[in-house]
Amino acid sequence: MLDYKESLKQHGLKNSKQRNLLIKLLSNADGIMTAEEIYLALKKQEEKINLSTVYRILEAFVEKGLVVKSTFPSSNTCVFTLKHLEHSHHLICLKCKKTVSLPHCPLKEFEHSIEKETNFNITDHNLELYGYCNNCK
Amino acid sequence: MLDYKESLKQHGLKNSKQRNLLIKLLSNADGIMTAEEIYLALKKQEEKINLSTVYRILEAFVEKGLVVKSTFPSSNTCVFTLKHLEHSHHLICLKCKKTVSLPHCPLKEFEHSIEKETNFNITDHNLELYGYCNNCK
DNA sequence: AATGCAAATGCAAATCGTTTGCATTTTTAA
DNA sequence: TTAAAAATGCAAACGATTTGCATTTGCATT
Ligand SMILES: [Mn+2]
Ligand SMILES: [Mn+2]
Ligand SMILES: [Zn+2]
Ligand SMILES: [Zn+2]
Repeated sequence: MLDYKESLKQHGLKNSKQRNLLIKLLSNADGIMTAEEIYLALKKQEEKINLSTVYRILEAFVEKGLVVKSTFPSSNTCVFTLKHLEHSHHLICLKCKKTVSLPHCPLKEFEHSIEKETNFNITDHNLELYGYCNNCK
Repeated sequence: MLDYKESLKQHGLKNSKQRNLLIKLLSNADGIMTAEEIYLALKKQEEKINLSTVYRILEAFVEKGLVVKSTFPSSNTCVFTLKHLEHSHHLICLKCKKTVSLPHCPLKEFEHSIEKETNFNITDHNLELYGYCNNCK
C-alpha cells in the first residue's frame, strides 16, 4: 500500500498514466505476471495501453529496482513481480501461479563463505522455489 | 568421466552420433553453454549437426534429467549444463561465464521449514549465484 | 548380415516473446 | 503557457526456439 506517484517520482520516472496503472495492477495482483497478462488485464479495465509500452515500462521498473524479472522453468516467457523493499524470494505454485514471499533470504551467510572459498565476488543470486499450493497439491 | 553410451541407454535414449557428441562436449566444457554455442562448437569439430537437432537433444536431456536448463538474467537465451549426479548449483561469472559448482545445496533444511509454514508441497527450486570471478573482478 | 520399423536428423519455414523506429501525445519544468 | 524531453502507440523487425516433413539412422529381429 504505497503512494505510486511518489514511488515513481522517487525513482526518477515520469508519472504517466500507464506507469501508474501498471504498478497498481502489479501490487494488487500480488504475484507474478507475464507482460501479456499485464497487458490483457489492463485492456480488460478499458485502459488504453499497448503491449510494447508494457515491456518498456517493465524494463524501466526492473532497471530502477521496482520490479524483479525472472523466468518460469521450462518456458521462455519472462515473469515479473513487484519487488519488496527487503530482498526476498518467492515460492510459486506450478499449477495456479499463486506466490508466497519467503520470510527471509537463506543465502546471506552462505554467500560469504562461498566468496572466500571461490575467490568470486558475488553480486547477485536467483532463487525461486516451486511446488504446489494447498489447493493444487 | 562417464560412459556416455551407457548413460544414454540407461535413460532410454537412442545412441546417436549427435547425442554422444553433445553430451561429451558438455562434460568437457564443464560450464554453461547456449544452444548456439554448442552448435558452433560441434561445427568447428567438423561434425555434421543442425541447430534444431541441438535443441531437440537438449530438450530430451532435460526431460531425462541429464541436463539442467536455466536462463541468464537480463537475457532471453537459455543456457544448459550437464547435471551432476548430486543435486547442485552454480556460481557464474557475469563477464566470462566461468562457472563453479557449489559444494552443497543450502536449501535442504530451509525447504522443510517453508513447507510447514506455507502448506505448500515444494518440488523444486532454482538457484544460481552471479558475480565476478577472480580474473574478471 | 539383411530387413523393417520407430526414432532421430536436416532443412526450411513458422512461431512467439520481445524489441525497435518513428510519428504523435503526454509530462514536467521554466 | 510554452518548449523540450520523455513516453506512448502502432507496425514492422528481430532472434531464440519450435515444427512439418522428407530422409537417414539406430536397433531389434529374422
Ligand atoms: Mn536471497
Ligand atoms: Mn538446491
Ligand atoms: Zn496452486
Ligand atoms: Zn570471469
